[in-house]
Parts: sequence; C-alpha cells; structure tokens
Amino acid sequence: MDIRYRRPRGTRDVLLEEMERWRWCEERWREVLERYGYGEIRTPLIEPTDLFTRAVGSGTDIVDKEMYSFETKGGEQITLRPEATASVVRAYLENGLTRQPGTLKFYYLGPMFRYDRPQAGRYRQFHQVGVEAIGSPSPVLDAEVIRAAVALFEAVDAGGLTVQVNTIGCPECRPAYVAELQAWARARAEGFCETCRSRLEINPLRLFDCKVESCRELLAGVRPISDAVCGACRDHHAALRASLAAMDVAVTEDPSLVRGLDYYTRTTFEISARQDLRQSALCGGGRYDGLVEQCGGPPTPAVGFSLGVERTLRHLYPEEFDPQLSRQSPVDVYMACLGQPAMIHALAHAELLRGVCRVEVDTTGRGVKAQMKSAHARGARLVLIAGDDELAAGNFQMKDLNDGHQREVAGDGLLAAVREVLGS
RNA sequence: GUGGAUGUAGCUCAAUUGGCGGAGCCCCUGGUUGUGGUCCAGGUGGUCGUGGGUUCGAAUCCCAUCAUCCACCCCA
Repeated sequence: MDIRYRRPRGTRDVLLEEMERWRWCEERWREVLERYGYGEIRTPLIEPTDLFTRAVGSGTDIVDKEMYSFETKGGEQITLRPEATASVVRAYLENGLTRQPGTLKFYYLGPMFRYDRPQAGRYRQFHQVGVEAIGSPSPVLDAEVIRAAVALFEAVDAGGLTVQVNTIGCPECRPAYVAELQAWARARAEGFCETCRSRLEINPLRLFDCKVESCRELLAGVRPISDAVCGACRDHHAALRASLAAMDVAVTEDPSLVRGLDYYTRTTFEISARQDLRQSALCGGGRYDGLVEQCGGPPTPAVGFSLGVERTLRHLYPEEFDPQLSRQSPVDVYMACLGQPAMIHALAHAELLRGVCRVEVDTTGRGVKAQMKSAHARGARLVLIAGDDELAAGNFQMKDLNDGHQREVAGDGLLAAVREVLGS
C-alpha cells in the first residue's frame, strides 16, 4: 500500500493490546505513588532552552547533542523537555511554593524528547514516570525515594532487578576529588581513549562512564569518589544504607555510578534489568541539593528519580506486541443490523443498554454471518439482531453466544432481558 | 556522530544459475434465504522501498538514495 505519511523517526504508536498494558501500569503507579504521599504535577512539554542548559548542564550529552530546540515566531528559545526534574523545580519556584512547610512531593508521568539515534529500548519520544521530593536534606528521604522506585517495579510484577547506589559528594568535597582525578588522569592521558581524553578536560567524573576495557582497567587504579568524600557526605551515605537496610531494600555499591546530569549531589542510584541486555537501565535518580538555588530559589535540598516506561514495558513483555493479533475493544452486546432503518432502531435501544454495559451497533451493512463473526471476535456475550421483521414488530432476536440459544425480546423489555443475562 | 544488517501482499516470510512474482496467517464470498468458533471450496490484495545502470530479459547483478532494525556512544 502506498502510505503517504510515516511517524517521525524514533517515535511509536501505542494501541490495542499494548495500550491496555500501559494503562494497567499507569493505574498501579499512580496508586503506589499516592500511597507514598506524592501528588501529580503536569508541566509543559516545552520550556525555555536555558532551563535545561543550566540545570542539566552543558558538557552533558543531553544538552550538547540531544535537545529538540527551536526558536518561536516571537524569538523565544524553546526546547522540548528532555527530562522533567528541571521543569518541576521551575514550577515549584514559579508557583511560589518555597514557603510551603515540610517536604513537597510531586510525581509526573509523560513524554520526554531526546534527539538520539533510535535503538532497542531507546526512542526520541519516550515516557518517564518520576518523582521529585523537595525540601528535606535527610538521607532517610533518599532511602524512601529509592524504596518508592522499587515499589513501582513491584506494583507491575517486574522481577530480576538490581539497585545500585553511590555517593558523588557535595560542593564542599567534590571539587577536590575532581581535581585529584583530573591530575591523576592527565598523567596517564595517553592510556585513555579519545573521548576519555576530552572528557577529562570537560567533565572528569564522566571518565567512569567509559565502557572501553583499557580505560576501565586504568580507572581501577584510582580511588573511587565514595572513598574521597567529606565526613558529612560519608555520614549521609551511611545513614542511607542503614535506612535502606531497615526496609530490607537490597542494594549494591557501584563506585562508577556518576550519572550524566550535572545537578546531582551525594546520593545517586540506578535500577537496572539483566546486564546482558542493552539499555538495561530502567530507572535512575539521586539527590540534587543545589538545583533549586541554581534556578533562583532559596537553598533547598531535593531528591528524585525517573523511570523509563518503554524500557520497563519491554522488560515485562519482551516479545513485541502485534497489533494484528490484538483483539479490538471488547463489548458485552453486539447489535447486528440489516439495513439502515434497522440500524436506527438498534441505535435508539443501544443508548438505553449503554447505561449498564458496552454496546456495539454494527453499521457496516454486511450480512448477518459477518456480523456474528465480529460479535464473537469482540467477545460479546449477546447478539441482538435487527432486520425488517424485528423493526416492524418493534423487537429483537437475542442470541446468547455462550449456549447458542436465541429468543425474541420486545423492545421495551430489552434492558431487563440483557441485564438478566449479563447479571448487571 | 561511527559501524553492521535488512527492505517482496495488511502481517510473517519464500522465490534454485538473471527467465511466467509464491505460501501461511488475516480479510472477503459461498457451502448455511437472516446466525459465531471448527471444517471445506473459492476469491480480493504487489510501483519486488525509490531512482538510475548492465542485459534480449532484473525481485535477483552494479551505483546512488531513502527507510527500518541492531550495535557503538549515551541514557530512561
């Protein structure tokens, strides 16, 4: 077939069976997050470009090469959000919530956009569900946030996951470590790959992101950041571990977990599926105590995470959803109609039945056989047949597809007859 | 940004050496005057991704191009 239009690269259509799975997950996630005290927030899909370049940080891949940015007719610099934390912090400030007492807890669910080369589990428009808890510096909150992330996976019966945690220090202690790392790596620069050599000058911490074997071997010789942080950060991390242990959350330390966004402080964590799969990172997050202040607000500690919906669905259902094998939306009652007058007759009665169940009126003008077939395919329990005879008599032939029995039902007794069979 | 693979019916895929474009599933019709699943019979459906080239002849060989998938990279 000559299809004139195709979806843009890296985007997806979600329909039928897969759509049902999405809704199933979303319902459970909302319930879980509300039980942890989070309220939903919806922020614009577009934001000022500066918000991301400053919050996420230039030098990160997201900002340097993955943003959908454009100029509006009015000359504004706008970007399709590549992540939601910056937007939530912006909304927190813009709506004057800095004087709210206690910890503000937001959750969001929606599309993000990154101009990346598409791949298994990686899309240009993808969806995240995430939380931001703003206002508490406590490592106990970090632990609760991680526990909430784990709860999201439990809620949809996702197993086989691991939780990795790390600390990347604070503005007090990280600069010294970064300088130490940089000096150490510069002395061994010729041993590193090309990207590492450039990262070493721009963002030395991201040396830990490299997957090249020789780079990893070299890096094994430097002391990890978790050993170099200050006493306060060390205490924070110890309290995090103790809090997680109190909730029986099993985690592993991963000294190379530095994350690709600039705003993180102290706690970083990631939840991933089996390592042999690509794009195994299903969820990532951490603490970002400096971001609110950096965005113009008062110094305010915060912590959050985001979970990749497509990747999680892929982990839950590794075989692809086949739209052609999906069943169309199910109904309880299927009205088979012969001729337009009978369709109108059926339509009027369908309105009555729709007060108690799902009803499809077949308007295709096909033969009864074809309509019966569709009724079966849609999972209907009852078929109501309307033709010239029924129209004249003001009734319907009602067939129960479970046992094949069929009888005549008067129009004004239809609702009662349907309710009797469906038990509704 | 780099590398690899693949594009044939709505879907999954065949097509021998370059020689009449096929099968299964789906869909439609009939067997059954107006009645589902199973069965049987028949049928619709193709710019062989696109554009050039070689050739008597190209789905098949060559070039270009587009698209998709996978991997690197990065991340969710």
